[in-house]
Amino acid sequence: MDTRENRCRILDAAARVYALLGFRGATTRRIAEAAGVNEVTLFRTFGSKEALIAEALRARATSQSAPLALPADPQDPERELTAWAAAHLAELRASRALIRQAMSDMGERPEVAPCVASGWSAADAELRRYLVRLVECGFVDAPRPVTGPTLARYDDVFAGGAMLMAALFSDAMGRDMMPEMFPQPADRAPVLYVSLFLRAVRCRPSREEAPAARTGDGGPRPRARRRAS
Amino acid sequence: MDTRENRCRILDAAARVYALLGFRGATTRRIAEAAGVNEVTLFRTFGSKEALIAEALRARATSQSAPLALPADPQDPERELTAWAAAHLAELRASRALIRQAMSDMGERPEVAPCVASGWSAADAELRRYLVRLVECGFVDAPRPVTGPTLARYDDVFAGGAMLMAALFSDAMGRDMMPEMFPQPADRAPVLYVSLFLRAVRCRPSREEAPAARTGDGGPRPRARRRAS
DNA sequence: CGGGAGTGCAAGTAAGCACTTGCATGGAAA
DNA sequence: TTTCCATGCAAGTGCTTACTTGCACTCCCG
Repeated sequence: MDTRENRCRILDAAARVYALLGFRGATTRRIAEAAGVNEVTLFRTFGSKEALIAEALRARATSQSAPLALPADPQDPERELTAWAAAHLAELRASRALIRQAMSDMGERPEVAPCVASGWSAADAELRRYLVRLVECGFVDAPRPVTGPTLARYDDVFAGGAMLMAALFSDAMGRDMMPEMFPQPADRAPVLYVSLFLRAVRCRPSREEAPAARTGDGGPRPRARRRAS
Repeated sequence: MDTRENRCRILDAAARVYALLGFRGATTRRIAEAAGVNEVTLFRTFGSKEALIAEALRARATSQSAPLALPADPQDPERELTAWAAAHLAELRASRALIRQAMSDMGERPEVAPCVASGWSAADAELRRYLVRLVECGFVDAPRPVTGPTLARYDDVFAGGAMLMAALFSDAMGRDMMPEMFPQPADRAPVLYVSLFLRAVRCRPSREEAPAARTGDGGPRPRARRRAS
């Protein structure tokens, strides 16, 4: 029996029991049972229940797999984003109980939240990078501001992205609580949210209309071509 | 000291302590202290801690104030929805801790969720009614389906409404957990979410432009006239 | 082979927790 | 005035909980 493997098993069990029953409900007896070890081993290995759960959640954040990557070169935003959104939603659903516990623990244990939300944060960053690419490939109009910070250019499309993330989060967290508020079938939700998002940011549907943006910084010239064709 | 008033005070205290510390953390000692009564009074009045908290949450659902009403006759959807969204968001924020506890308790105590989400549900219904009015007043296009249920006409605008609700929910629940995911200032959030929503559903901005829709599909408006004469 | 590390088992400790019981007090109603 | 009801106080009960301690066993390494 490898000690490191045992240690990992305890950490995993702690995170699981915490997700199910919260901090107080995650008794050391329950954790030990879930890990298949003797209760005293928890204390020998981690010192205290508090330390064990804290480390379990940190370990989880560290081992969290990176979010599905979005293409470096956008070709079909709707298809790409739908697949991505579906993957992100699945991840949120898989982590739902844990996220919920962390949220309820915000008052007493605020340090838990970052551990639990790291995947969420990474997905948000990935989406933002993709949205920048959408703008720069001409799928989405985002005129450069005459004054102000350069990134203000993306404020609008970022806000739309935030709304898409919000919809996915809300669907994952709220659907079983309030089923009537999510009438669309669960497996159709990403399609719908992405569709609405693309409309909100006025995204062009395909690359055929996007190449015109390469000729320059965008503006009147690409539009003129679109009228011609 | 009025007995009924005492009873209400205990119920209120129970809901508050539950919101702060969850079911297990809401010890009868803490509830009694928060209510300013003796611990034994809780048992004399409610029989058990479980019954007390259940009743406290039911009482809260019953006493929940109705959501801000949206106008029966839409005039300026952006303004109207923004005010409404701001009110709803404020309500969600005020109830945040309680909602979070209820969510984390979904596994062990699923009956808690409906008590906590009743305000949310009412707001959702109110928004849907308003969206129907937007469609029927010509602010939003929603062609009647040739076949299928009549309500399928509103699926798209309802989906957008769901996304708006999701954004508000997510903002209320997630902003303090993940501040970098909500870069827009908190007080600007409703404006932004509503703006995006209106774009997603292609809502006309004002009543002046609504009559132009008549020349479009020539659907509901001409019929309305015939009925009038 | 001996020693050390890791672990299980069992018993135990001190505190916490939901809840009970007995007595006393105050206020309201008959 | 008496009685009843609601409530407080204090002590208590039995169980749970995080954690400790002592002993024993197994495995691995030098």
